[in-house]
Amino acid sequence: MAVSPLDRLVRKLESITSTPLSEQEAKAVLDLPVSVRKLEADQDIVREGDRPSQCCLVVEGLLCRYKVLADGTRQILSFHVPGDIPDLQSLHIDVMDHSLASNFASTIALISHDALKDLCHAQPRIADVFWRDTLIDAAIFREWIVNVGTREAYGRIAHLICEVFMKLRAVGLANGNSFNLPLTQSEIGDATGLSTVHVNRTIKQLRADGLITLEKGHCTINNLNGLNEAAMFDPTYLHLKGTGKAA
Amino acid sequence: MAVSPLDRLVRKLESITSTPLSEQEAKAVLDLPVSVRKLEADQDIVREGDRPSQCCLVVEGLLCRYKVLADGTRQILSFHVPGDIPDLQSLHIDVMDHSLASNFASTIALISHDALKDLCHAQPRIADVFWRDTLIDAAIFREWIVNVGTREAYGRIAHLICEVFMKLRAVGLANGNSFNLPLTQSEIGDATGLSTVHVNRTIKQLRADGLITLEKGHCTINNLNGLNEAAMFDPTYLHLKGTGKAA
DNA sequence: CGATCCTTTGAGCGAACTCAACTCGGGTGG
DNA sequence: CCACCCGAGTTGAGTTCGCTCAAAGGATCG
Repeated sequence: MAVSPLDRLVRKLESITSTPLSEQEAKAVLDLPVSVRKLEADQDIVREGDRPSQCCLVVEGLLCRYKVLADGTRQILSFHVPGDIPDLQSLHIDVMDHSLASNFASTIALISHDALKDLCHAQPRIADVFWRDTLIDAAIFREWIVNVGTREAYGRIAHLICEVFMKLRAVGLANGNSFNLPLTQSEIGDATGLSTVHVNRTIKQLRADGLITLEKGHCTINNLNGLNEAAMFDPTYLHLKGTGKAA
Repeated sequence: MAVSPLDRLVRKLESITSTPLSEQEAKAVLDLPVSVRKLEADQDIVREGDRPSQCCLVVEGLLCRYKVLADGTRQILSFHVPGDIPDLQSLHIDVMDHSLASNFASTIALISHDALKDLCHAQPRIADVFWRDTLIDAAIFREWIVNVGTREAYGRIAHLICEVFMKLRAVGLANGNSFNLPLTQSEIGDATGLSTVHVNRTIKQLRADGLITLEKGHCTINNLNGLNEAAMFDPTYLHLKGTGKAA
């Protein structure tokens, strides 16, 4: 029962608006011309400095955006689950200031800027939803600043797990409190600004405290309240339809 | 020689696009109905949880966005100089997930969402520039993640100074290598995720190394190359017209 | 001219880092 | 089929960057 690439996108767009797409709008999205590509783990899709002429829709797997500093440190900036268009910003910002890569074997669908611009023109409400999507992106970045700026290791990792879980659940890719999290501890470190060793010790603690099970790319949240509390997690910033205060 | 509030906005918009605004576009911006307000230092403009019906244009002074965690820690998310519209995102995201406040005596101009939406409708290119502005915002957030996630205190503070300097210079508010930076060390700490004490010691070091002079709300960069290097500063992410690789 | 806020400095502490070694599982090739 | 390798996870030991607590100087202001 394979899901079509653009179904994922429709589902994602509907997860971030209060009113569902009209039939016409959904059709316009589903009619986008796409070119599907399979990726192995750790493949770059676009790199810092590139000027892409297409955007990348995640169909399956997990992508991340990252920057590498002069001294070689890597900072992961965001993770992207099916339905996301991580480089939608390239529609209006020509030069990439960061890179986009797969963390895991993934499927993506490439959509040309021209097609997306035509869609925005023809369906202004879709344009607004796209804009809104990039704004939610920004909200997530803000929360990541808070995460690395103020939380200590334990809460930082807990928060990352809460966020990915919520994002996956919003597009129907969580199975109860279980979901795929195909990240190495080193990648978690790059995302949270912690060393691999310290990530390891901290996860050990999270396990010992009965909050999560995390192994072989799969995560189960054993105590959601406890994890939320440890993370000081408030999902408002994700601006999901069903979550919190959004009308 | 007072500058009109909306002149600031026109100037800002032109600083982030390759092609200047047409006469008609500029006029449409200048015709926006605004309500000007003076603020003292440390006044909230909108708070987390609010649903604003207007946006805030910085005319003079300095604003910041911030979040306060359950445990009372404050994380500053961005600083905003004249010409910025820090809460432009509220056009498409109804609930504020953070607060906006003045760091210093400031002047703002409030513009209703309705007026901005009408403008976007009537002048699609302005809408695109607004979108672009929020995307640059997001790019700055990304760089802040890198800042607090990977740089140590010395580079972190250096980077903050480089960024504010570039932003002010882009709108003509730097005087050579000098500019107003009306921030307390505690605010710098909240922005960089450092304690006030450590900010103090680090600034002392930056001074001792001959990189900056920083006192009484005024900053002079004495060695721009040195500061850039200490900060590992690459201005690409600001996506300014005149800077770096943007065409 | 006390009150208050900001800055500065000292001293001790602790969270997270680095370096290093060992384990475990999955591949690959001799 | 086993030997080897490599990447990921785990654990130990010592170090360090930045924190907290504490207190003392300015500066500004009613």
